[in-house]
Amino acid sequence: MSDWQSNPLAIEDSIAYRVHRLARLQRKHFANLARRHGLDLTAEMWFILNRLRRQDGRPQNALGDAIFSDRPNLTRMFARLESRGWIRRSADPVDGRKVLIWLTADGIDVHDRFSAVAGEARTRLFGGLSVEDLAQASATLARVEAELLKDL
Amino acid sequence: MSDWQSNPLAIEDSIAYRVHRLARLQRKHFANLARRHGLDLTAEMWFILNRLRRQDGRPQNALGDAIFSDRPNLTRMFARLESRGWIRRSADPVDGRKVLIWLTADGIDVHDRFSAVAGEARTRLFGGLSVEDLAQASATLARVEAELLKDL
DNA sequence: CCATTTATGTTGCCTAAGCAACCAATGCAT
DNA sequence: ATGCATTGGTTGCTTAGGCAACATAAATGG
Repeated sequence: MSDWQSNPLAIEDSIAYRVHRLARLQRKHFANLARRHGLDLTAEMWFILNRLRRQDGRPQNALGDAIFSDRPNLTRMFARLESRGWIRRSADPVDGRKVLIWLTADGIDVHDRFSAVAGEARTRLFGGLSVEDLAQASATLARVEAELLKDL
Repeated sequence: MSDWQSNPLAIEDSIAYRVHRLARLQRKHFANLARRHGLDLTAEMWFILNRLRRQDGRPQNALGDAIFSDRPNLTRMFARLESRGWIRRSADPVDGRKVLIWLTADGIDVHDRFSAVAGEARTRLFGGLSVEDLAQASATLARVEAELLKDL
C-alpha cells in the first residue's frame, strides 16, 4: 500500500512541503517588506549584503557559503547587485582569476537602513515563539540538512 | 548596535537561512534521486503528481493548494508535465474558462514507480529523527507560516 | 620549462517563482 | 438584456537556481 493513500496526515503537513512553502513565503514576505520601504531588494540579495557587511574585498567564490550558492548563481547575483550600485568588483592584483567584491557606500547605506526593518520583521515572525522551540526546530532542521548534505 | 555585529549566533544558523538552504538542498537532492532512476522529475513536479494521483480531472486553479503555487506558475508547470506526457488537459464542458487536468497512464506509472523511491528517501532523511522532534519542528514552522500568511 | 591539472569565473540552457497585464468566459445587477 | 465585475487561464518580464561547457589564470609535476 503506497502512502499517498494510507498516510493519515495530509502530505502538506510533512516537513518537506512545509520547508518548501515556507521558503517561498519568506522570500515573498521579504520582498514585500522591502518594496513597502521603497527598495528593490530580495531576501537573497539581503543575505549577500549581510555577508559583505561583515567582510568584503573577498573573491566571489568565498562569499556564497552562507547560502550555498554556486558560482554561476553568484556571478549573476553580483551582476544584479552591481547594476543597483550596491557593490563593485575589482580584479585581484595577486591572483588574476579572482574578482573581489566590495560594498559601495550605497550598498552600506541600504544595508544599514534596512537592518532595523529586517530586525523588526524577525521579531514579528519569530518573537511569539519560545527560544527553546526555535532552538529545537533549528536543531531538527540542521540534522535534516546534514543528512541531505551526505547525499549531495 | 545592529545585530549583524552583536549577534553571538552566526546568522547562518537562523531559521530563515536554514529554511532557505534546506528548501534548495531538498530540491537538489530530489532531482538527483530522480536522475539516478532515469527520470527527469523535479520535487515540484512530484508535488503536483502526488496531488493529481489523489484526485485529477479538476481545474488547474484547484490544484495549486498544496504548494500555494500561483496561476501563472501552474500554467507553466502543467505545460512542462504535458510535454513529458504525464498529464493531459481538457476543456471543461460546463465552464468554458476552466481547463481540467488529468494524469495520463504514463503519469500514473511514473508516480507509482517513483513512490517507493521517494518513500525510502524520506525514511533516510527523517528516519533518524524522533516523531516528537519532527512534530515539534513542524508545529514551530507552521506557526511561522501562519505569521507569514498574515502579512501576505 | 612545458604539459597537464586545478581553480575561478562566465555563459547558455533549463526549471521555478512572483508580478502585472491581458483575454475570454461567466456571473451579476440594474 | 446590456453593461460591469469576477474568474480562470495565459503571456511577458524579472529574479533565483542547477548543470554543463567554456575561457583564462594559476599551480603542479615530470
